[in-house]
Amino acid sequence: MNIAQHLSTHDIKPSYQRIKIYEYLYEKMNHPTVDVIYKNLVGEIPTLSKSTVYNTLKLFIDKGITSTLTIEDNEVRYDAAVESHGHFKCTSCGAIFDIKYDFKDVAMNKLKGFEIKETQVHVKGKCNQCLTNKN
Amino acid sequence: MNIAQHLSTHDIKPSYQRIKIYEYLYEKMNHPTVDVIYKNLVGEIPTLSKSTVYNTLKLFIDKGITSTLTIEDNEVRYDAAVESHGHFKCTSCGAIFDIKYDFKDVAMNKLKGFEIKETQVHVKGKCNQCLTNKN
DNA sequence: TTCTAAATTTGTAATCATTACAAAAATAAA
DNA sequence: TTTATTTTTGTAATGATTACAAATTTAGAA
Ligand SMILES: [Mn+2]
Ligand SMILES: [Mn+2]
Ligand SMILES: [Zn+2]
Ligand SMILES: [Zn+2]
Repeated sequence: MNIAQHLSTHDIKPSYQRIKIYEYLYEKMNHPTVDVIYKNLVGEIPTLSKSTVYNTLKLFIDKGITSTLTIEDNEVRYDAAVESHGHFKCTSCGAIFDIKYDFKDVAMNKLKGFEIKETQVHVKGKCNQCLTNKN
Repeated sequence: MNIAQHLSTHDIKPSYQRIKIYEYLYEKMNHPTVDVIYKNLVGEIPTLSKSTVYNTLKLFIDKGITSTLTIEDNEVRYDAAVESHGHFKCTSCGAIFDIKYDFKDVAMNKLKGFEIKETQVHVKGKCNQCLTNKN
């Protein structure tokens, strides 16, 4: 995918920093925090400011090409995937996995007559690999 | 329910502050933030410190009689209900409703072999009443 | 009851993530 | 090339939470 194109399509001027930040999100798909993004890019962009990371992510969210998840009370994570999907976080190794879910029979009875804009499903536990390795 | 008794049963010495804080959580069931709890109790307990609210909630969580939800990126809310249930927040009036959900067919296929410790379901939108009143 | 030790509460300072904001740099338009 | 606009940057301000030590309260021993 052409990232500059993608940004332009969504009304975002494709500056160098914006391209690099989106590229990181999109290629890693690792649900990073602001700090993780910053630390991973500052090597390649020595002048990068954390403000720019914050500004850029806010813009991406505003234009609908990035979503957030707060699976842990104290850290906001970012995701280039914007379709509705859930997340599993392994409390042992910290890895975050995307999970699909059907919202059809979930809670729908109670929400009759409500207008649903957004749903988040967060699951915590231990992943397959950590269980095998007894971490 | 006898709150002092309930705290004792869970290995928590029922001090005046602890009883009042739990009483607030349990009777209101309004998913308050620390600040909301503090502001609502400081009238009755003029010497109350926000530190005590933080300490007490941490203890409650540790002992398993309180849970947290972070439906909004920047505010942690507390809940005397500890059984697994989801939450709906109305973006118009701010009210938070408990919702039941079945986790059986949600995401289970993907999580085969994983050990699930905790799940959170957050839904945002407009509540029935706000839709009727066109808020 | 009085004394002493332990637990709890309190107030303040430190920390950390995020936001605000204005100056500097880069880009686009004239 | 000027000038205006946009973007980036650095720093200060804010706000929630945590750390920590002093003050207060509670409980137990004498
Ligand atoms: Mn994801
Ligand atoms: Mn609840
Ligand atoms: Zn793991
Ligand atoms: Zn409402």
